[in-house]
Amino acid sequence: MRGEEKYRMILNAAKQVFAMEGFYNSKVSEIAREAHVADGTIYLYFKNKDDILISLFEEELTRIIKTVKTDLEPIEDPCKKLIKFCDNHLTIVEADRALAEVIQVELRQSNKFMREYKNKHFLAYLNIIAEIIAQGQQMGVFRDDLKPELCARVIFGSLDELSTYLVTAKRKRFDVHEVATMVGSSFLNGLVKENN
Amino acid sequence: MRGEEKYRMILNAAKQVFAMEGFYNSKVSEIAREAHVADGTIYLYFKNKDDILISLFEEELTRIIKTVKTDLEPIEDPCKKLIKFCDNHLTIVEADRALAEVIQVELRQSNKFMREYKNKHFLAYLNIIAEIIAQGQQMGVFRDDLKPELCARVIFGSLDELSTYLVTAKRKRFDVHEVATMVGSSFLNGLVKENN
DNA sequence: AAGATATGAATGATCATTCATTTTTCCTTG
DNA sequence: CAAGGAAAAATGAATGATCATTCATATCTT
Repeated sequence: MRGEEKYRMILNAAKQVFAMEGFYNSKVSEIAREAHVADGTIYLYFKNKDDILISLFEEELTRIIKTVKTDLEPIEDPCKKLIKFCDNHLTIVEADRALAEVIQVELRQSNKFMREYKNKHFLAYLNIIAEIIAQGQQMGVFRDDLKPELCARVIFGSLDELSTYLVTAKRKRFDVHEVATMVGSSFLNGLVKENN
Repeated sequence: MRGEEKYRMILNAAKQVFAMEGFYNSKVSEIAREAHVADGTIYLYFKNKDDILISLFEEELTRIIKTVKTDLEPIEDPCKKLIKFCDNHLTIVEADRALAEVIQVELRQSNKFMREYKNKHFLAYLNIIAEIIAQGQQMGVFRDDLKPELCARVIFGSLDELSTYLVTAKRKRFDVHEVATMVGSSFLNGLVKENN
């Protein structure tokens, strides 16, 4: 097995374990077991336990941001763009619940060490929303009195909370696209100029 | 000093320490120091470290929910009610940042032990929003096609994320009432029937 | 066979929790 | 009202459990 491959296996195992137990309740030895690797091996690929979490963030968020940007690129209409963004977010969550769990919990953790890493990517993600809003304003489609920066927070917060719910809800199986459209258009009716 | 008083002092110290360090990085001895109390004393008032966090939740959330309900009670108009709710939420956060920090981080923690406790109160809080929506629908003011349950999540998520932002933002000092009105009315324009 | 990888038992650091001892409270009674 | 003493409350040093991390040894690879 190549080194790169083993690196991924460990990160993947870590994702599952972190999602299940939370970072502080996860044992390195459990990640090792899950990855079919000896405890010591992990330290050939990562500096320490913190580094595993940081690397997980780096990898996953870089990937997500790249994908989302590519997906949104060709869409002109800011309304459609926003709905697509919502759809994307919820789809990602739906597809990889462990990732969603890790991001949600750890995004809030306030350690100095995480702050630095989470912020860089998190702000990049928020910025995608803010740019959609700003673009819509320039095109005269969105109200001018709303701060794109604040809107981005509001929208991200909604999606994030909704994710927790959709992921947790045992009973009903929601149709992600349906919910995304609903939420997106619900925002839009608050955002679009009334005189349009 | 009476027992009840010491209990509060410890909880208060814990709130500060948890907010600063996060639950898992907080040391019981540090809470003790902050509370001007010996390590062992804490165990006369709490079963263990987990119990401190749980008690903190119980106390604070019970208080908040009671206050919010009382505040909202006399307001008839669902629109005004919703704006008032937003205002309340952000005001609480503004007034007690340590509490906000603790709730935000720990609300996401996925330990079995917290799940149980957080859910009871958290759902009660969400329910306040859902009831405002449902009431508005009954009164024919809000669109009927939106699930109050989902709306509650969306609105809570927004406020929660906004809180993080307002609390963290070093630079600008936001006027809470202004932001609350903005966010609330921004929701409303997406909620209120267009033909009104 | 030499270098690269991997192993997992042993180490040591970090706290949560306990409990033998001390201090405070407050009631009794001379 | 003061002394005494028993119960309640508080103390903090000692204990022990829990892992993250290391490293001497083993196993692969070429």
